[in-house]
Amino acid sequence: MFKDAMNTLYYLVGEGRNDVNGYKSRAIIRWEVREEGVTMATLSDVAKKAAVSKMTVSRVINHPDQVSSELRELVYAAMKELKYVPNFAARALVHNRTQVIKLLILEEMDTTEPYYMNLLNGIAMELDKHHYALQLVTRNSHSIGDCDGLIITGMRADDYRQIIDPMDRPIVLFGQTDRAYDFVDVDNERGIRMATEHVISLHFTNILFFGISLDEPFMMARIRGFTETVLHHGLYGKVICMKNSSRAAQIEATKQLAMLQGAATAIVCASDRLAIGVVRAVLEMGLAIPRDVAVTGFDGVFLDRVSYPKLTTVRQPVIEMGQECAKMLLNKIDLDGARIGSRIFQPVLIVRESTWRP
Amino acid sequence: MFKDAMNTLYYLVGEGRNDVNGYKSRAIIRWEVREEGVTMATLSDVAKKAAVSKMTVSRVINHPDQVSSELRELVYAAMKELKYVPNFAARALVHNRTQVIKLLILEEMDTTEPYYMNLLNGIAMELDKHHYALQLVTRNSHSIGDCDGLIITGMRADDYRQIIDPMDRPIVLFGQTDRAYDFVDVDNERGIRMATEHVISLHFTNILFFGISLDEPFMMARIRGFTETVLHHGLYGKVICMKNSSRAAQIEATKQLAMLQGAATAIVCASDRLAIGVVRAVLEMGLAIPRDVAVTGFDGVFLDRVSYPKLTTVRQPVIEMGQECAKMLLNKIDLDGARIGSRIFQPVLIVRESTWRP
DNA sequence: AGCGCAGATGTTAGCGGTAACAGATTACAC
DNA sequence: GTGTAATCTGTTACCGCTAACATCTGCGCT
Repeated sequence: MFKDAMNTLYYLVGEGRNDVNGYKSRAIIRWEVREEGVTMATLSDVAKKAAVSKMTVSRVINHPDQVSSELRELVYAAMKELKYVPNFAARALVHNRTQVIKLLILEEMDTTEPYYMNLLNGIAMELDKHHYALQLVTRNSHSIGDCDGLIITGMRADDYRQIIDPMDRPIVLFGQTDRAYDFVDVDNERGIRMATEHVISLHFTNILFFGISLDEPFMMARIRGFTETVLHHGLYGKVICMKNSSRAAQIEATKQLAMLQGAATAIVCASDRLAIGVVRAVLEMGLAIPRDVAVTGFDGVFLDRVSYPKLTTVRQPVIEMGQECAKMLLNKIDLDGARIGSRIFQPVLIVRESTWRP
Repeated sequence: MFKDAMNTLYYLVGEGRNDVNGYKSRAIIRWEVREEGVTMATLSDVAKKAAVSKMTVSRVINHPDQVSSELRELVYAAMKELKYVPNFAARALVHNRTQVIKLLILEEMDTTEPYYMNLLNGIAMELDKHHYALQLVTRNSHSIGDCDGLIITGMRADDYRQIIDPMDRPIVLFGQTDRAYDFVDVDNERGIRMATEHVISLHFTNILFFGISLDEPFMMARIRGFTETVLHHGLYGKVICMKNSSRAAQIEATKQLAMLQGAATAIVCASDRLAIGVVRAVLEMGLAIPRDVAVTGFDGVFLDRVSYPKLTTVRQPVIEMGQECAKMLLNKIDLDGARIGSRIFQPVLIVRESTWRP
């Protein structure tokens, strides 16, 4: 292989394999001219270089066990030398695939909310590895264009009949469900149990739970985690639900703490957003964190760290969960949409200033 | 068109166009059976239905002016009836395109940073419209796989020679540059000028600027915006640069405010992150915002709103800027990589509790 | 009539890959 | 030696679409 003055590469290629194993050689050498760097190597190029058919190269990529190790090595060498990269558009065309996965977000989403950012990131990273594109769709746009599968989040009871059940594509849900769908979620009950045990271990006896007023499985699980833990310790616990906003939590916390007249209190929150509102209320009332009031959040994505004092929180491995969604879905697609079971991640309690000072 | 008991659709299709304009008719009617909903309509299907060749349908899509209005309408009707959606993989294959755009982030990115989340969102939304996929790459991975073009952000002086100049694909930079590249940015100088003018109009006379210690055009512009405005009003202004972290800002603010011994002070920050640190310092010193100290941030993406008190900030239309990046790049690709000029967005001053109380 | 011409439409080939089949070679049993 | 299955490899056709070329039509001109 050498360059001429015109910066053109000359490749030596054989039209047949050279003498191997004593079989008759069918090698007829000829020269081929190729522009440098302008075009990417194709399967054909590799085939020529390795002196095999396109099909053999294709097989080396997709079913390597069907090819003799001898030719396989030849092909690998050729691919390496030509820096071969498969063309995914062509493969998609043959398989009648779109290489598009849709992420359908059914709840109202704040795109700036880091929780979703991380989920998205996890999904996108994983899809990318397999050369799938991610398309963000909503309640209104979900039927525009074709796709190979969907990840759906934020579904409410009504959505099953109207949107999810009629889908004729593989689906993975982000968020637990009692229906016959594969899903990925965190162990919500256990997460809140950990947070509640934590504040109990700090000797708080007045314990409140601030929940989100949604009749969804994940909230039910979190409430259950709280009530069962409190009961188990023979303590008094109060559950208050509100919309997931720091302002709502601030107002509610102010009210509840006033009623408790300064008695040491722990507030276990169902989200970091709520916890931030509680922190504000506490500081505004001139109480001390964590001496007078201990606060725990849930999610552990960004908000816990920008809070001051920093929040003790139940961290969900959101990025990893996103990746798992993608993996499961691609797997499902390969398996023609068969059920493959769900995956529940274990949350981690992160202890910080809002409950504990060294 | 009607269904039979097997839920199969029968379409009536003509093998030739019916008598038009008095030309001899070549219509031979026959029946065709088609499964419902299983396969998507292709260009061929549309061609058959409209009784024209595939090429005519293709032309209606890509060069409608080359087709007589008569046939065009026929084709449109057929496409509509069959709910035709073009197959982008096939088109990409013909045009030797990958339909992939890479977003190359050269600075260290905190994946949780909402700023990037929004940028990404804007880019992804726009690319999606044109059926392009977004691939996130870094300094290490930028050369993996092929793409049709790149959006690059966070570049430093060294990067041009090593990474950017050698690229043989169309590029749009996110962030201003003095080199011969197309870019998208916000008017940094004007943004800081607005913030500075604002605190001056509130009668602050001690004014500090907290910058980020990076020798990049955007920082230079922000510093310039500050110094020129302060000078213009014949005031004293001090510029302090540090790394972009709330903790650094908190430490620096504590030091500076102690030196000023409680004199009313305004601190103009080069990012919301810095501003949040300043707010913490002020509260911890027992000073009042905005009475004793006024604080302004920059970016206006999420952080300004989770701060308490909420930050006055210079908002960049980050999502829109992301969209513009994508639009410019796709345009450039169509134009075979020609220069197309840059786009500078105007920032907006959002006044909130950190400088002004009604 | 015969010519060139322009515009509308059809035909062909091929983008890069793979499934399905066909052909070649070997191994082994009888 | 022959039949037969197992294993490997090549050939063909096609996925959906479009560029380039070929064909056809009617028109105006000499």
